[in-house]
Amino acid sequence: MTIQEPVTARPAGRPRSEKAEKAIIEATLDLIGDGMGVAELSIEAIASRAGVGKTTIYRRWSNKEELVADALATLKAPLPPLAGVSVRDDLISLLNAMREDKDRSRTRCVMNVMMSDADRYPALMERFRKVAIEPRKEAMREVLRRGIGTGELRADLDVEMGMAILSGTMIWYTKWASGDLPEDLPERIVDHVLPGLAA
Amino acid sequence: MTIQEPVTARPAGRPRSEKAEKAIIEATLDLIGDGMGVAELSIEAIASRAGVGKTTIYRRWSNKEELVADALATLKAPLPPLAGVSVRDDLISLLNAMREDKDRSRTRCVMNVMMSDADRYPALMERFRKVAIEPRKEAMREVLRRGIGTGELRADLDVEMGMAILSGTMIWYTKWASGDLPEDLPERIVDHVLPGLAA
DNA sequence: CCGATACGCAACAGTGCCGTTTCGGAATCC
DNA sequence: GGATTCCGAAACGGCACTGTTGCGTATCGG
Repeated sequence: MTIQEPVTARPAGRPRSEKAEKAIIEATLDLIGDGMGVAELSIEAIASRAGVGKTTIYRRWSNKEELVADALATLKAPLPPLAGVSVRDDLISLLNAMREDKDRSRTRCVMNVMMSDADRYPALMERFRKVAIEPRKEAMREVLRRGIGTGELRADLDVEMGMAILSGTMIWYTKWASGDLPEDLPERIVDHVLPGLAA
Repeated sequence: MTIQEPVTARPAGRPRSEKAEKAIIEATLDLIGDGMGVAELSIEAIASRAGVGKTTIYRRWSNKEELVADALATLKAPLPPLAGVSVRDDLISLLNAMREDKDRSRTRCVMNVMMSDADRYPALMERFRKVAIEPRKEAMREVLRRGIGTGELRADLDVEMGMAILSGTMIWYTKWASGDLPEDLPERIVDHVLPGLAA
């Protein structure tokens, strides 16, 4: 009796097209990136944009929410490498990563979704938070903690508060500043905030 | 020849019901407050919720955008009275006003709309910005400017930056903190930020 | 009381999306 | 070659909303 290895076990018939799968996810992210809320996303629009039959979508995902969850999950967070020399430099690097993200319409509008649809799709957002948000928050926390350790920052610093101040300020500019963000904005933010957090 | 005063000149027939008008605007705000985006708002839903015929709506507003614009415009910004004693106290008052707004679902979700629909309804948002956002921003600017004058704050302080830091931090907590915001949050924010802005 | 207008209600055809099914063709395994 | 599964395209009935229209009623000025 030969036992078929379950990993290699291929179901007979034509295999699913990887290309179609990627096209569907790309189309989903494109539409979200164009300013669509999750509620307004239509499967038909996704299928049309992906050049794919609706059938092909329903064969893989049972509903819109699961598709969006998978799509968002593919947005990995490529954190910038941190020099680790000074707290100031590292914080500027982190904020600069946020600034550059603004130009990528996908990332920007994913933030919109996070803000406005978070209440309606809690499971979705929880998943996205784990994949994309938490790593960035943790990176900043780590920088702040290290700063406390080296004495660059106040020993009694509230790390969460420091993160809220820096990220919140950057997001404020991202959402409400007119036009592009100046290149030296992260530097200016850090230089206005850091004195309050320093030892 | 008696000239009818144009102010008193009443168009013949049954006058429009103020009650209906208020009910429509209330219903609109309620729906937005329940997490609806502008795009998903349906005239039918508004009419149904207001206990009003669709006709009555279309008789007053030619489309959804104008209705929403009028509805948002009714949200006046009741700024807190500022004691004017110290910069610290005034800033805490302003942030506390934002904190209390969070509980009012309307105000909270109006913020959602501001964030996510700003790109799609620029005229709408411009109008709302003037009515609700700018007065608050101006109030905070004024407090910071006065602080510079009294020497409480650095003479070279970037007022816009100071505003971005304080408001941005508060919004960060408003959007992403779990549960209610602690009562002393404004105080803690100001105490973490102010040392960096002080002389 | 009359004319005018607004009211709430119900119905209309038009549109878009839903999730499903059917179709001819293509890819892969046995 | 035959079985099987996936492909894209098209069409289905159903539902929700659109903006418009006509109905009978309510409320005003003259």
